[in-house]
Amino acid sequence: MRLEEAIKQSEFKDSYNKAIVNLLYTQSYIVTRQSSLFKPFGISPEQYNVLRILKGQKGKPITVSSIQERMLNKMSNASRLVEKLKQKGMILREECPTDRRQVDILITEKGMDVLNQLHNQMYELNRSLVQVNEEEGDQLNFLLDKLRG
Amino acid sequence: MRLEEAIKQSEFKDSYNKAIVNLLYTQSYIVTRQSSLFKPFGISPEQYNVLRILKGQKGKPITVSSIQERMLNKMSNASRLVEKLKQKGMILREECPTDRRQVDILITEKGMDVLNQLHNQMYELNRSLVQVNEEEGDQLNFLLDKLRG
DNA sequence: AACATATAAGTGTATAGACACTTAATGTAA
DNA sequence: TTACATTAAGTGTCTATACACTTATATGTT
Repeated sequence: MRLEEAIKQSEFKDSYNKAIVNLLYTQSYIVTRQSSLFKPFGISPEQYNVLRILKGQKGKPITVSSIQERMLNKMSNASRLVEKLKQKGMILREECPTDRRQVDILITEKGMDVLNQLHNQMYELNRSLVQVNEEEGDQLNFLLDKLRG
Repeated sequence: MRLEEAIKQSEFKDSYNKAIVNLLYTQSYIVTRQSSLFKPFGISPEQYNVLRILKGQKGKPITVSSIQERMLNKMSNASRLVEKLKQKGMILREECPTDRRQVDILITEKGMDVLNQLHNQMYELNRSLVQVNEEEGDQLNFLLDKLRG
């Protein structure tokens, strides 16, 4: 659906303003659809983001602030997200031996199991959510990177 | 900054998955920067969205559910956003004469004044946030619309 | 060592998103 | 008209964002 129909706005000042609105709308469109995939596992999109970061560590521990740096939303609260995941048994929190201010975070078997179960579903959903061909996908990535300067 | 550096992730499965991640990151990047503009006026990005929808009505009242339909995030709670704006004197809420279930919402002088004061700042910010030329802006809009199918 | 400064993690609080639910008014059909 | 379904708005509750703040530890300077 064209943006104009989706938000019932017929005109935009220019392509820059429209691009901003289009981006904000498209993000919400994507997150809404992804969320339904996470729900059966009792995790949120942000908690999924944390689990993915931990998986990317391939067993190496990572501190809370490093998780924060890697998050899609830099303003989210990694401390609290980590606490939620710990309560679900999906991560481990250990005192860092070299710096007692830091906390080492590791993904558990249970956390990995959730990611593995989600893997194929997420891949298929993302493919179905992005209705452009590979070349256009590359072009979109180029434009988004350029947009942010 | 390239996405890879922004979230310290070196590889993506394919351009589709990267495009999704890029979109989610870019949305957060934009909203974070826009929010600081709204802050002096005591409104949030979502409340700004509601005010813009009301301004677009050009004096014609609009119901809460019609506001909801026009919002960028379809899951946001227009009832509560309207209540917040009413408390600030930026909107009026009137019982609809033809259907007492509905509520007619109108923007006030004060609400219009906030939008007018924000107008130039928002335009400049959006221009500075979107570091692509006009042709690329059009291309981005085309790709986002196509992405959603 | 003593002090100030910086950093890591966590907390408090207001706002918003997600989603199920309630309440009141309207529409529809037996 | 009564009964049932639908719609509009609003509420309750959990989660997350935004942002200021606290606490504990580490570091750097004199």
